Amino acid sequence: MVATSQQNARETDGVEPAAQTLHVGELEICPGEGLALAAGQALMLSVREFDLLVALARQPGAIVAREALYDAVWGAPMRQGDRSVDVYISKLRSKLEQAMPDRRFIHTHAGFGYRFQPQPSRDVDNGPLRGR
Amino acid sequence: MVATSQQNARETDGVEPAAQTLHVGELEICPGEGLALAAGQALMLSVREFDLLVALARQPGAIVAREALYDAVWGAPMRQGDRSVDVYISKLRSKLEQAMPDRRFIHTHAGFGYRFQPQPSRDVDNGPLRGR
DNA sequence: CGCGCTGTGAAGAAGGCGTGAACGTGGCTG
DNA sequence: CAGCCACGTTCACGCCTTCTTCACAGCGCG
Repeated sequence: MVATSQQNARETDGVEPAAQTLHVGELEICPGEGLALAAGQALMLSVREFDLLVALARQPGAIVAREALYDAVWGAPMRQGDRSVDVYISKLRSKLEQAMPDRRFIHTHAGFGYRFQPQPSRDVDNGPLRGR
Repeated sequence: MVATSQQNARETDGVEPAAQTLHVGELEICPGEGLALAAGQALMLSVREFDLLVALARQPGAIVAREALYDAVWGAPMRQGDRSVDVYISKLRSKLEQAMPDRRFIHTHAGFGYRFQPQPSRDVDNGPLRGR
């Protein structure tokens, strides 16, 4: 599992070093190795899951559109109606939560995309629309 | 669907594209991303709420008529009697206040429209502007 | 006091999203 | 070579968010 990602060219990546170790919260990700550590514990991720995690973790706090994620992970433009990203977001969430039950990393912005951020201190997530 | 961008063909300079990050008070808005930060914290806004916020924040201090807001967000002329703008103003206020309790951003100018400005807690400066 | 304007909760409809499951494929093992 | 298994993709169902509209309440002014 998790052999590698498809584009490992860490040399000519322009602005940012692509294959550098990423630290987001208590997550540690080595894009070049396909290794992700959650609080020191290795996550068992498939290639798609890992690439998706990397694509998200590269821009912590930013909202990334499905199309952008698909393009980053699948390397092709997303066909309309394709739910692959959603499915893998779900799988990723599941494994992240399993490893770190009290943290939330992936936040949904309906109509926009997903945002990767470790545990917003005050979670404003849809407050006033919940209990009615 | 997710496009959400309104027609802002207002590039005064080649250097300043429309989708640049907006800063108004402690608010930070990225029109292209659907991301709005209140004091560094990400707001959970729907597409309509976000577009409305952008439409307002583009002209800080100016009174923007309902018709103009509707046109900017909905992309169509507002039908008479439509209260959609009011409803979403209310929702926006609610979320902004939840994130920044001590600030007021959206000010009502009865008979004219809404004004977006960080802190003038007193609207005394506009008292007798009623007749038409 | 009546009227126009605004704030806001609620209800119903529509659409987006979460997720289990089925299906197909390729690699590994015996 | 046959069987097993992990992975990726697609489908389908149901919940939840979002959008729209309605209704009622509060407020300032003539």
